[in-house]
Amino acid sequence: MSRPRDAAATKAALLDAATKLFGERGFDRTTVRDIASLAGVNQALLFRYYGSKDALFATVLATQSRELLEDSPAEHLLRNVLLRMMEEKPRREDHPLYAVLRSSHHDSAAEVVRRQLGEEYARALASLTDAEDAELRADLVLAWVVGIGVLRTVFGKQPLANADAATVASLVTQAASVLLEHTEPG
Amino acid sequence: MSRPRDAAATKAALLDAATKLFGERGFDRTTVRDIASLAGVNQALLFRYYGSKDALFATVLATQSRELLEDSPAEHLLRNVLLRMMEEKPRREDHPLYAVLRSSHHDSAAEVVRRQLGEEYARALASLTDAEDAELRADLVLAWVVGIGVLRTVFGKQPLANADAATVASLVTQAASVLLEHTEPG
DNA sequence: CCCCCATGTAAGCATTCGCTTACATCCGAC
DNA sequence: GTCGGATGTAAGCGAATGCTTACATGGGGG
Repeated sequence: MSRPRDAAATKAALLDAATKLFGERGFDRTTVRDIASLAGVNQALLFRYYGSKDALFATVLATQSRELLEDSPAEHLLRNVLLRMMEEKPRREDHPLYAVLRSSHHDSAAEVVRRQLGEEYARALASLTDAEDAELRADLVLAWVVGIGVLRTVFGKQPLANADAATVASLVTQAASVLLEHTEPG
Repeated sequence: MSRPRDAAATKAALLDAATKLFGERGFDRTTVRDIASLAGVNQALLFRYYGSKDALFATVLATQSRELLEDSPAEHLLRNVLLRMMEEKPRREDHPLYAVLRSSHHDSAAEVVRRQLGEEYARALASLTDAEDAELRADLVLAWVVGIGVLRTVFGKQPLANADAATVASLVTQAASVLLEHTEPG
């Protein structure tokens, strides 16, 4: 009993399985045996191709965060990220940010939030206002998105989990525009 | 070498240590040995007095959430909880909500968020507006508080961690009043 | 054809974890 | 005083975890 010999496919299967499981359960509650099993792969191959569970997790986060912000110009960033976070069914676990939000203790996760979201995203938002405390205001808006994601996906809060994506995006952008003293187009 | 024989003090020391460690590291990354060691107590006593690690965690959450909302009338709830979440130094880990936010997978944590915050808190907020989707709007405000807490404490985001509490509370209540179509007194 | 290395497998090692058990010791009731 | 339960201690058990090692095997290059 042996897999077809295709290293690339094996690596990809491991990454996909890890993405799904880290997103569902977080880092601590996902075992390398679970990942290998879901991927249909011997667990020794996980270490051959990724070195360690930590390194695999870092790869998952890097892949996800690269995908998250790549195609949103500053003015539509809030709305786009919100829509993206709302659009999936509540329990679709392989969504960007889920692994991060469910693995908050892990150094890699905290680093992604601080670096990727905390700098790039916040900078884009801060550029939308010229208020004195623009940075703080941008972080407050960022906090909102994170909080919505946490309540919806991690804690399964019902009104947010069932809400219409466009309605939420509209309400949030409306209130955020007060903070940013800025009216988003669209 | 033996502790003075005081069961109540031992129970309390275990609860204090557990509160601190669960808040700092979350449920998964806190071991019963760590708790007992910090409390200066033999770990077998943890099981004698609380039954299991899960039960101890549930006790911690129940104690914290009881304290959290006990003295805030509806109109000042948002501002009060915000101030309380902002008022501590960033790394003060035995603050209410921290254990919950750092242990999002645990059933007890999710239940506390849904029941305690998601019902009592959201209901109080929803009472402040008569908009059609009052419940959703209340949850959005709740999400904001949670997001601020997550970014500040779990991820250590700098602008939020250093911000002046009154400034944050003022900005948030200002934007939230747009959502709730309501002006908070004070 | 056959060699050899990339790929895959099976087994297990060392550690840590939650929890239990068996025993020592203190202190109040009588 | 002594007896018995409440309190504290030491040791370790069984399971799970991340990771390693030693071995099988298939398939492409010479």
